[in-house]
Amino acid sequence: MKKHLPKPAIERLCILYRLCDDLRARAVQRVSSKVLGQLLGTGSYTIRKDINYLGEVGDIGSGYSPERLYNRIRFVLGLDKKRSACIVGLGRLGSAILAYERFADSGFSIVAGFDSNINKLETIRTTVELYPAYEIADIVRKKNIEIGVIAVPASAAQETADRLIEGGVRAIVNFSPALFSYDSSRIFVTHMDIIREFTILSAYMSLGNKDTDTQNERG
Amino acid sequence: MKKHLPKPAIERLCILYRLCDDLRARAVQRVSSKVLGQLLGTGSYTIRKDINYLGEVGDIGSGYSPERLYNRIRFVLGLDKKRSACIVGLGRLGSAILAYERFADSGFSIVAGFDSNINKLETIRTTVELYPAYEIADIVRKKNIEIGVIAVPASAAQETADRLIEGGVRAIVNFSPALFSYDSSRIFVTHMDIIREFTILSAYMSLGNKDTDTQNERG
DNA sequence: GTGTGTGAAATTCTTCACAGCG
DNA sequence: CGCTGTGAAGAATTTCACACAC
Repeated sequence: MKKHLPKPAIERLCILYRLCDDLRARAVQRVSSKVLGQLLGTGSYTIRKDINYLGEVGDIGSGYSPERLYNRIRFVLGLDKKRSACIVGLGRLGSAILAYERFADSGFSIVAGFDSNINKLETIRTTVELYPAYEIADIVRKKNIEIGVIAVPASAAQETADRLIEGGVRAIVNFSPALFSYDSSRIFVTHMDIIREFTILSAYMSLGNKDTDTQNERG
Repeated sequence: MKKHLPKPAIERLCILYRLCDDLRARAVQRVSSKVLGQLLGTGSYTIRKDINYLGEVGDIGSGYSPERLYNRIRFVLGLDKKRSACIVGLGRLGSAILAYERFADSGFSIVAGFDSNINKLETIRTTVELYPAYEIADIVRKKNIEIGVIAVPASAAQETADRLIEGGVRAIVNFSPALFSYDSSRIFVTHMDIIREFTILSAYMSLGNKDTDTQNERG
């Protein structure tokens, strides 16, 4: 906590977090930075440095306890906090996200879905409460939703983001290809656009640039 | 071309590429690095540096032509090359990707879908050719597929990756939460896991770390 | 004056290397 | 000895600042 935690380290720690969850579920008692490095596709030093930002967690000479590491990451990164999310746009993708089973034990819960097409709200089978899009700001505020997922067409992305932010979300995951403006000192935004990723991969392929990733083995 | 193109620059250029496509479609004649910077959420100097890696493209004193910039990025990053892709796992998410309209004019085409459940292959309505999962390596090779999308459950991710790589893909987009091992000097891998993104955003929120993103305005 | 191109400075992140514990 | 914790070196990126073109 003391030293500044670099953004790349935060991201790697979030991946490590998931991995430790697996390892402890499989009752693994000890794991070394070397092995973790192979699993994530980085050097052991990166792992040690990252973990070191959390304060001491390992037992010198005999590696880390996945359980302890998991708890430590959870605590330092504040992942114990449950957060509510909503999905805007209930087309194929939005519905797929709504139905994604893995949310169940993720520490996140989807508490609302929105679509501007009122007919859709009645068609979709889900336990999540659905609302028309004009209620976004209201419901987000009322339910204290912190994360908004945008799964609307590009043309509606800016408007959707504005409503979500108006309601008070602190983070947005944008599945649309659109960029939108927002106050970056208040809101966190991540873009998940498969065509963007294809494009980047394609560029890497053309340029022969290796080492796209920070990962490896297992799950 | 000459100087090494940094990975972050490549990624920003891919985003810029899309943006320029929009701008030229809207018949915008000129745009300055300052405006582009606001649109992408970076400083104008970053934009200029990135573009500068492409060789001279701007007209000093009067900005860039979106059309020309688009073409230049396309050329230097090799984005004119059409590439084929396939999806493995035709559950909700896989089918949603299969049906994603935006692939049409993206320069990428989905030429095959795979699932281990043979019944699914008959149920899904699509113009894309579908095959049982055991044919992955074969079809990938036969159709010269360069990009594989993994949309299978975590437990099947490693096996799926192995088959794709065996068939000769050069890049993988992994939607499963699983990490898998591969030779990172030969294959490019990107992970798109919504829960991972939620986790990272949650950590940022807890740590109060600002500036997650490299984006802004429009689409 | 506006706006690009670009070397050089500043910063951030990664990798090394090694002391010291079990 | 294997393995962590960590300062210090090194590399990669970002930011600055200014010359020069329109």
